[in-house]
Amino acid sequence: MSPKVSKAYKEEKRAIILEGALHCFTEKGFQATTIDDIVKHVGISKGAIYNYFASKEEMYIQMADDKMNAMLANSLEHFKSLPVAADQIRYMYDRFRKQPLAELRKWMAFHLEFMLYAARQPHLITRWDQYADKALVFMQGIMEAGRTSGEFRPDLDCAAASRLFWSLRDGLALQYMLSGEELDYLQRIDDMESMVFRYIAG
Amino acid sequence: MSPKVSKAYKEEKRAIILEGALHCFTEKGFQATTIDDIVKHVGISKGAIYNYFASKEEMYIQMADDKMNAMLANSLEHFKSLPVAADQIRYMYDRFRKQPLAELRKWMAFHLEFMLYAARQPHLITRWDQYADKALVFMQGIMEAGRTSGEFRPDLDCAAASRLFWSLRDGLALQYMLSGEELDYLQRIDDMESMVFRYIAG
Amino acid sequence: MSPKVSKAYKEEKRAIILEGALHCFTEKGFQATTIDDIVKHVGISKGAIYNYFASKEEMYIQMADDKMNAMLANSLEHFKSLPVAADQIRYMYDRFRKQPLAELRKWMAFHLEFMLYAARQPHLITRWDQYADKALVFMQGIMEAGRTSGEFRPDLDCAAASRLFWSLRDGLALQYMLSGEELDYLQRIDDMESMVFRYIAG
Amino acid sequence: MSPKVSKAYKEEKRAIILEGALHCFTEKGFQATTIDDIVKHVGISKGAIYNYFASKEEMYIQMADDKMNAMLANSLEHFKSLPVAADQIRYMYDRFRKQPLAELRKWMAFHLEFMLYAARQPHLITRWDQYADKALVFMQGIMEAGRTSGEFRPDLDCAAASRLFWSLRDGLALQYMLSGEELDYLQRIDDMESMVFRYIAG
DNA sequence: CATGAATGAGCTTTCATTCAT
DNA sequence: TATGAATGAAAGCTCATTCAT
Repeated sequence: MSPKVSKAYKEEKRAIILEGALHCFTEKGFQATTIDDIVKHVGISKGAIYNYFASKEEMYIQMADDKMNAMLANSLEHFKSLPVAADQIRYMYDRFRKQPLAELRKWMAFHLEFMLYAARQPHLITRWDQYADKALVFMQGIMEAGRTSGEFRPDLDCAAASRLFWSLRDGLALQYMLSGEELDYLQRIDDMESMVFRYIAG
Repeated sequence: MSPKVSKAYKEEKRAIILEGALHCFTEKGFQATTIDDIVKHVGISKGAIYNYFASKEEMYIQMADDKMNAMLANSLEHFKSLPVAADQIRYMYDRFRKQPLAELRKWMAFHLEFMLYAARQPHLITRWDQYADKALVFMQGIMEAGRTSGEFRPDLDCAAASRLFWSLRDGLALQYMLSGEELDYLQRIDDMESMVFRYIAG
Repeated sequence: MSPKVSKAYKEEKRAIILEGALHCFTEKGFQATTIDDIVKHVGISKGAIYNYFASKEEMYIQMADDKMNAMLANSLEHFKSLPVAADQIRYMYDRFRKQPLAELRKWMAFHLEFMLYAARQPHLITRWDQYADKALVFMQGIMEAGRTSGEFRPDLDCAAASRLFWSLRDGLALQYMLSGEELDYLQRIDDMESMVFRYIAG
Repeated sequence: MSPKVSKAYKEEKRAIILEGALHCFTEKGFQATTIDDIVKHVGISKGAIYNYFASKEEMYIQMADDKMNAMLANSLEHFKSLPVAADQIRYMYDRFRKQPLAELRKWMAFHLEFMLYAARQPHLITRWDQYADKALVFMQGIMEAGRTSGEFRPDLDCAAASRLFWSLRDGLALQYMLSGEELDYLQRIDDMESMVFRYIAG
């Protein structure tokens, strides 16, 4: 009766487009990427894209959304088997360590560019703040659990520590983007990890 | 054979244009800034700009050049009255501290955007590396002087320390851009300063 | 050999689509109305529409056709019980009077827009003339009947009078569209009616 | 020192573009006319048009503006040598009579289409009302002058008469567009003129 | 040197129509 | 027949750059 096509099909196609678009955005940047670039890379027609996304900017936004949500969902999934807060934080660092550096570089470029872009589009500033908040609240939750369970020191300012955690991560990634030295990067993750634990430990 | 206008006149005009362009670039971003924006802000004609710069990109590049050179020149100027290496480094931190935060934010945005832009333009990658190198060598020179004079520890890896210095600075500024907390920023500069001195001290 | 669905079903569906399309056309205009607008308003699929009409333009044309035929059919129906020509003409005026002004405005917009559209599409000019002719002949028929029966003056130029009748009607509706004064409108219908009767009366 | 180009040059070019655009608009209609059509017809580059008009719609609006203003200016110019109000009104009719019918048809098409278009664009409704008002006030002024001078009857409702004047004109032009009979048209102008004078005469 | 009108390739987005399911 | 995802040719508009004056 219909090519009404399964919801899964649409979801998959949306993902394919997003993947292709992400490739282009990280390769050339958001502003420099044209719809034709994406179309060519995904192997789809120009019009089809607009069946899935209202605009080029919307693709960009949803990409950031997806990225954030995937990170949270993935983490929460693993946390089921990690009841100890400290282990949860260690898991986060493992993720950083295991992330292929080429990937990191791409994501970092995406992250920075989106930040710069969103900061200048009044209608996106709120959205950006929401992302930051989500990540912040997420880590804050872990730390509060650790404080309650007695793993971390009782006077820990969880909000501040959470902010610190992400700031360090961003600073680290930025340094990597700037210097490009891969060995250093891994060493610095270790340093950062120990620094954070020294800060929050009981 | 003599030029129609003095070299000084040209130089001054060039500076005026660059200043206006910088304002626009930091305000709206490089790609989003149009020549018309600059023209309007500088109060000059569109054609005139092309007497001073071959292209919009060229303005961007020269701006980064000037910024870097100004920083170095300004520092070297002050260093004449600061024979002690440690004082020279302290002077660098004072500059960070004194820089108005709004300014910093603009410069950071400019810095990041240019980095992202340059990283994607093959013909700019080399140039970008030159900037990084200039800054690196500059700080490395200070540290070597300090090591020679006995201020710093004799086994100091000056190249690594220099790299660390700038990475920390960038990480810090990025954190500020992300969090926007002004008080934290100043506190962190202090932390960073003491961290560096602990690392290099004899 | 037999159709899968009854002819009545198709006819009904066709009418439903046309009704929805008409709503859209009068609301937004022909060119500004998209197939999606119609689809949304009718609650049918995009493909289905093309089972009933070959193109958007075809819908427009058939709509004008239907409108004209409905007007004639409706009139002829009533005329069965109105053997006197003058009564038939009075009936036409009553229809004008009873038509809700909002409706009139919509129809007038549709009428004008179709006229403008048809006048510029070579393949529609003939068709438009046919409409005009149908209406003309219709009224001419009434008048000739009245002349034959002695109701109207024997030297009446029925063709000219018919043309006058419709021109006045259009002029009146246009005036209403322009001025928007509702009270005036009803008064002017009366004036127009008496004017016409004075012209055709014996 | 400059191709700053005389104001007259710009004004002239603007007029040339407008003229070409008008040609296209009357030929194909506003919505069906593309910028490329205009560009081709005027012999100018696409971008150049946007130095003179902010958008296609803006051209349309200014065209209506110009048309209205030209009519008023031209009339006022001639009225200097026509102190008698009745003569001024007669002059208006002469203008109708002298206007080439092909021209009239084009203008009428433009007039109707603009009306339909403006009526559906919320931001243009006000503007349209202003045009109507300008014309209304203009004619009302003439009539008031005639009433004051005793040419017209002292109890004349000048506002109503002015409205009547323009409605009749529009109705007449519409009839012409519909019927296309040229001889009739001229005859009807005479009828209309006498009808109006009978209405306003003392 | 200064001016700013002109250029036109290139951009994002729209939408009537098709066709595999 | 019904569906709606896919198509792709336009469309309106932008803007870095050029060049006649």
